[in-house]
Amino acid sequence: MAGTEFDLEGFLPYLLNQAAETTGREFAAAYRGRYAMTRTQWRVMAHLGRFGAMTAAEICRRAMEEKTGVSRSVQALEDRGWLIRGAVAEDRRAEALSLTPSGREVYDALAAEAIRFDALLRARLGEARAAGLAEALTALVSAARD
Amino acid sequence: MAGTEFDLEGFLPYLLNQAAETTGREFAAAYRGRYAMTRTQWRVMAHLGRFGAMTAAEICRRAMEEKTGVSRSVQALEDRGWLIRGAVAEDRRAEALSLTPSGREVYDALAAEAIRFDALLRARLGEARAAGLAEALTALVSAARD
DNA sequence: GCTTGATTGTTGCCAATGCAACCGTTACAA
DNA sequence: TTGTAACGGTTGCATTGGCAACAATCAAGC
Repeated sequence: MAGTEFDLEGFLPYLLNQAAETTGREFAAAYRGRYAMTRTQWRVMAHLGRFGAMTAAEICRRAMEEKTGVSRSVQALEDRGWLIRGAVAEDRRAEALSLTPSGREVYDALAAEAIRFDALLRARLGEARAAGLAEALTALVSAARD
Repeated sequence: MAGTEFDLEGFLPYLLNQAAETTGREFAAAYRGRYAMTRTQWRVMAHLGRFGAMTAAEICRRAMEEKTGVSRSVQALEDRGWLIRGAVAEDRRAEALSLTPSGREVYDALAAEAIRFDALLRARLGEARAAGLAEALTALVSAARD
């Protein structure tokens, strides 16, 4: 056996997964139950609602999603009338995606839900620890982007 | 619009998912590539390797996995000769799962890999921030268990 | 202009996941 | 003892997700 024993409970990827899954599941009840929406669909809506019109490739880069999932989510959201595709002047391959008015209503409701849930999580941790957590997570993500 | 605008980039579940997915993917290369193993299979092995013989239900509780996934992982690991099922004296429904010698070899290799990867992540963050992160994640998980 | 390589988005296919229903066993209470 | 609920584990089925291959478009060099 090597010098150090493996400590599963302190293994960062394991802890990250556990935390992401528990909080994710808890929040998913908000959109799965009410709107029967996929995690990827919610992410697409969140990006469009938060940052305005954007192409699918741009969502992929920002949200770190597979283009397959984004493509299918866009299709589904369009079928529901929550999203429209527009042309991009400079590039005929790309599509400018944006929310319809009813899509925006859904986004607003979910964003309000998200704000509440985030506040709950931060209350559970205490504001100082929550801020440190967010900062460390951001650092992890950007460090891995190399 | 409500008093506060929704801040996607600071939304804890979003950050948690991003961090978990990037680090998870990075580490998954270690077991997917070398041993063609599923995330759930790796978790089952990790628990058995770390904590010794255990029933499937116990793994579910500790790892927060669905019993379906654990059941299929156990089957797959048994087929590969990395795991054996034993009887539990007091309960004829349950099975005591444990690693075979060759299963332990695989576990040892992966655990060493995990130790290296964890050290890399902690180096990226700095030890103080890493410790704070682990502590906050643990708190989040146990708070959600209510 | 033409060719080559990268990029945008879609589709087919297979692996992985989750839910619900199920069987056998156990615990417990009337 | 017998009936009922809970628990451990498996299986079927539908959904989700990712990879690879593809058509269309763009960009850059010759």
